[in-house]
Amino acid sequence: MTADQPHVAILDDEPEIRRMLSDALQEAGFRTTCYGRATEFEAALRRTAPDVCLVDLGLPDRDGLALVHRLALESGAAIIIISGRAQVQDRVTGLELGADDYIIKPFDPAEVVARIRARLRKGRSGAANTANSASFAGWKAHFERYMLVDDSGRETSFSHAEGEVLRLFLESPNRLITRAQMQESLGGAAGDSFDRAMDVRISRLRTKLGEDPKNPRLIKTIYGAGYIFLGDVRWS
Amino acid sequence: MTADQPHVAILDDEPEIRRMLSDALQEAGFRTTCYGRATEFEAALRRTAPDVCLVDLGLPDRDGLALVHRLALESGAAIIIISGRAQVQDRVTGLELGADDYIIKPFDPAEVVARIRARLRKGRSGAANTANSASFAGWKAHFERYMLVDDSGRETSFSHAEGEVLRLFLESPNRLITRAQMQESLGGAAGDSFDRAMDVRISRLRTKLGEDPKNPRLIKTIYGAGYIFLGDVRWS
DNA sequence: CGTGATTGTAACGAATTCTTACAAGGCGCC
DNA sequence: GGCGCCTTGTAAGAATTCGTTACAATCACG
Repeated sequence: MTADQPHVAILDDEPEIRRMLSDALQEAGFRTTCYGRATEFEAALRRTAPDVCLVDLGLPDRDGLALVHRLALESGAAIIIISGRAQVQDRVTGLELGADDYIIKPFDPAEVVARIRARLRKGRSGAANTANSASFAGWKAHFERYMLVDDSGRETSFSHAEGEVLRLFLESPNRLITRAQMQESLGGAAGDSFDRAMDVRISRLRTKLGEDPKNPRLIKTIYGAGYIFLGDVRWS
Repeated sequence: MTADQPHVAILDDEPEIRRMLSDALQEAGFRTTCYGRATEFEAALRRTAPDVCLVDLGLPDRDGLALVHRLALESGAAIIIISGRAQVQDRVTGLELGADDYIIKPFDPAEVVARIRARLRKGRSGAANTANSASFAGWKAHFERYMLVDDSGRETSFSHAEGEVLRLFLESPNRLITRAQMQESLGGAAGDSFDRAMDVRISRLRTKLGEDPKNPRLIKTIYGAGYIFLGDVRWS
């Protein structure tokens, strides 16, 4: 989705392991960023959206599972747990909380690479979104016609800029989308004036969707973080 | 989207293993179909398209890896290899050939279920499958919607900061949570001023939960130590 | 009780976000 | 070209969130 080289974020408190993973992944053609603490990692997430997160559960400064859970809800990245805890129960809870894979220490870097590739493969194929209409919450959006159709059949048109935002939301519903991600996806220069434009786009989209400003049901804003689009979306 | 129940195809030559997997998966809410030979399985693929294929590599009538490769190219299903071959090299080639996961025998059915769920989660567009709502004491908290719903159905919204605190409480009810733990979990800098912010967050959360300040029933404060959240919590 | 430490909450203010109004630019049409 | 209509960005003021401060209430302990 993002650049040519997929971006892998590595979160582990042991420098040697970070190093080993980073080397293996870079050799395999990935871009990597390493973090030693959860707080550092979370701060970085506000600026960039990695494609894969490798998370060691045995962090000193944070409950790893809670972090995984939050990541699963808020980030679109594939989440791979690396852990020394080998019990089946540990693996099951890790996966249930939203991890996509669970690798046990000690591990072979080659397998980590293979598992990351497997995750990305799946993501890519799904991201090839050729569909151009989507149903959600009593609406159907037709992107080729720039039209929103009501449950009752009433039509409202939307502009190109509005469509870009709407498509971004509909492609990853029920997930936090940060302003940085929006700027990256829609071609906004990171200039400080563009975020205001984004606000206006969303505001206009909201009114077209008939949102109650006091109590928006579809597009929620997360103060200081971004937006989240709620609802079941079915592309066709 | 397919049906309500995802369909899992099981390909293994040992009847007991087929049986065990099938039972566990059906109990977990999946539809299953079992095959003992690759030819049989391939014939079935022409008629139905399962969501997940569990494939044992040790098949008598066919090279398992070749089958996996074909499946990966031709079918949209998630492919999970089950194998007695535990070498890293086996796993890597299995994954490189297109498998989405690789589970080693002997395995625990619970882990198979968890891994299948993890695969399906990513495929479905937007059906948020990780636990993100919790019931307690006549309330239900929906974290993705930032909403508290009363027993009688009345809704109250809560902010992101309030949600962080509430989630922390609901994730470990009936247990002391120290202020230090809170600061660690929520991204507060350990600065000395942050603890007052925490007080205010909790105060605001209490009023939203309709707590009597004189006699809080849900969020008890333990003087000099921290807080305890009381009640039965059921995540869903 | 009295004292100091801890906690609750109202009030203020900074940062962030929403909305409205206005201007610049594009496009068709006469 | 001149005119109107639509789109889109910018600016300005209102509204919201949330941390900080200040002060009141509460607790522990003598």
